Order: sequence, then C-alpha cells, then structure tokens
Amino acid sequence: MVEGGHSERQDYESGVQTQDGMELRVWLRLLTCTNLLDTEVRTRLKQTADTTLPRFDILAQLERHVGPMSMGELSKRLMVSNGNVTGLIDRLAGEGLVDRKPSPNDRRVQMVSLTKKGAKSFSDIAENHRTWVGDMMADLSPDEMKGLYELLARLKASILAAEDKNSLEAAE
Amino acid sequence: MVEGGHSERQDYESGVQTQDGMELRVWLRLLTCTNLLDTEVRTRLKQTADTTLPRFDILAQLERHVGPMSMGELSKRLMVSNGNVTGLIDRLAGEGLVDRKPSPNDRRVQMVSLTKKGAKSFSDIAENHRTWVGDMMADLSPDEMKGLYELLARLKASILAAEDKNSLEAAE
DNA sequence: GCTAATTGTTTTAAGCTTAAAACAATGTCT
DNA sequence: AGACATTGTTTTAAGCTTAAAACAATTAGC
Repeated sequence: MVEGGHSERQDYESGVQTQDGMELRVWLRLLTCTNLLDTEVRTRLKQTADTTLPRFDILAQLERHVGPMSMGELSKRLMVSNGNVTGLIDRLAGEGLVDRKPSPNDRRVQMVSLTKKGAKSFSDIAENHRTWVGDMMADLSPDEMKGLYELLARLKASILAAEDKNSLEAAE
Repeated sequence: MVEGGHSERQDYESGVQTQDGMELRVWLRLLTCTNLLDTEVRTRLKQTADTTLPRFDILAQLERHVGPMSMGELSKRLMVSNGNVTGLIDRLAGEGLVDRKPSPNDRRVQMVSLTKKGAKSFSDIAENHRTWVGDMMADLSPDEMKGLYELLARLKASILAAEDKNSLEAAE
C-alpha cells in the first residue's frame, strides 16, 4: 500500500536513491546477485539433499584434500572460527558423514575425514551444484563471462588495496 | 604444511581446480568480492558505531520512509522473516533508537519509527558507510564501474530467468 | 451476528556465526 | 625438571536467521 504498490520482487537495489553514487549502486547490485545465487543454492541444497551450505563446504574441503585434516586446518581453509568448525563437525559426525579421531602425533589435534557415506553424499551434491550455478549464468555469453571475471578481479584487488592502506594507517 | 605452504590470504577462490568451469570460477570470485566488502563493512560498523548490518539496514529503511512503518512492511522491504524483524526491533527499541507503538487503525499492527537518537545515529553511520564503500572501489575507473554495473545487470537477469524457468517446471 | 478465512505479529526450535574464555597438550628456556 | 609461552580445540554467551506454530485481530460470507 505504499509508493505505487508494485508487486515486483524486492531486492537490495529497490531502495536506491537518485542521489546515490555509482559505488553504492555497484555494491548493492553485487549484493543482489550474490544473494540471489546464494539463496537459490541454499534452497536447492535443502530440498534435494536436506543439507546446508556450510556442511557442503566442509565436505568439499575434505574431499579435495588427500588424507585426513585437522580441525584447525579446516577452520583456516573455510575462513571461519574454530568453534564454528567444532559445531559443524559435531553434526556431520552425528550423521555419519565424517569421521573424527585424535591424531597419534599430537594429542591436542583431531583428524577429520570423509566416511564412505560422506564421500557418496558429496559427489552427488557437487554434481547438482555445478549444474545449478551453470543454469543461473546460462544467458551470459563467453565474452561476458570473461569480462565479468576480469572486472571482479579488478574489484578484488581494489578492495584488498584499500584494506592494506587502512591497516597501515591503523598501525601508525 | 600443505601444498606449498603459502602464507597468502585464503578466500573462496583458493580452492579452484583446473577442471572447474567458468561458471564456478565467476561464482567463487563474486562470492569473494562480496565477502570482502561485507566483512569490512560489518567490522567497521562494529568498531566505529558498535552496531551491526541488520540494525543499520532497519534504520536505513525507517529513515527513507515518510512516517512510521509497520513490522510487516519492514519485513517485506528487508526481505527477511517477520520473526527476524521482531527480534531486531526488540533490541533497537531497548537501545532507544526506534519507537514501537500499536497502530490506532488496526490493533494487530505495530508502527515503528526512528527516535531522535536513532536518526542521529543513522546519519552519522550512513556518512561513514558511503566513504568505506567508495574507498574499496577507488581503483576502478568510471568505465570499469559502468562495465561492472552492466554485466551484473546481465547476470541478475540471467539468474531471475533461470529461477522462473525452474518454478515453471516445478508447477507442471 | 456467527463462522471461517485471512492477515499481522510474536514465540519457539534449530542452525549458523563470532569472540572470548577455558582447557589440554606441546614446546622452550633456564 | 620446572616455569612460561604457544598452539589446538571446545565451550560459552550473544546475536542473526529461518520455518513453523501459536495468537490476536480483522475481514468476508452466510
């Protein structure tokens, strides 16, 4: 009942104001695209495999790593806190998808690996995942994909440069 | 201790495999950029204003809206669940940043508005927010920004098309 | 007016996330 | 060996998030 009453889908870009700068617009559009993809992937993971993205990410790391992996290593690779990994592995182990056992070398560390069930589960899901992402980008030409890939590289570099600059200032 | 032992920063792209398709690469790079920006914004919100992005988003919606707004309307605009808004407004009201009172027309609805303190808080933070985002994109030329903006529009359209297609299939 | 359906909000249960504290084990230094 | 620092993991407290259930109030059909 407000401002025209469109029935169009809402997203982060809906609130853009005419005086907003280009940076804010790019940021909001980036957020919109990422959210659309992310939400879709999460929804399908839930529907087709009754699992979540963090669980899938853990299985993916374990799958591509040769031999078992420590909790700390997992935490580093996934860029999440140690406590977070503890909770996720608790649940995955409870479902029989991963195996957790103390390291023989260092009694502080827990080594985690995929069970057979976990490996099977992962490969099924990964196949679907690839298809979903492909479908969502199907309308872009190879040139557009390449252009996007490169511009995102420029953006990534710009962000990292800004962070460096900022942390140097903070260290003064 | 694994695979070269670089001390480089980890991100979603770190695990890309040579056989991975362009779609997956674009997706991971998109995720990397969004996460870098998102994390930086959240960190600075915490450090400079001791607040969070969801709280800031609520204040932003209330600020640009003329007059008070219902819980449901907020929920729609922010694209989050009703229960989520309830919890956030609980906390914001507790901090004296928003005001919540029953609608005189419909006793089911709660009307929310910014307090003076909330409006002041928002305008301080919004100014900083704009600067942060600008700084992170400072290295891209106007042409690059425009190119990125347009390619993201193409991507957004492609994703929405794929979702439509999928929901049509499901409705058969 | 009564009943049923709908709408708006809150509550609940479960999971994800982090930072910080607590623990446990290893390594270092004398 | 004993004391101290470091490292790896788990626990805890707090917040964000959703879906589903519960509730409350309004609207529509009779």
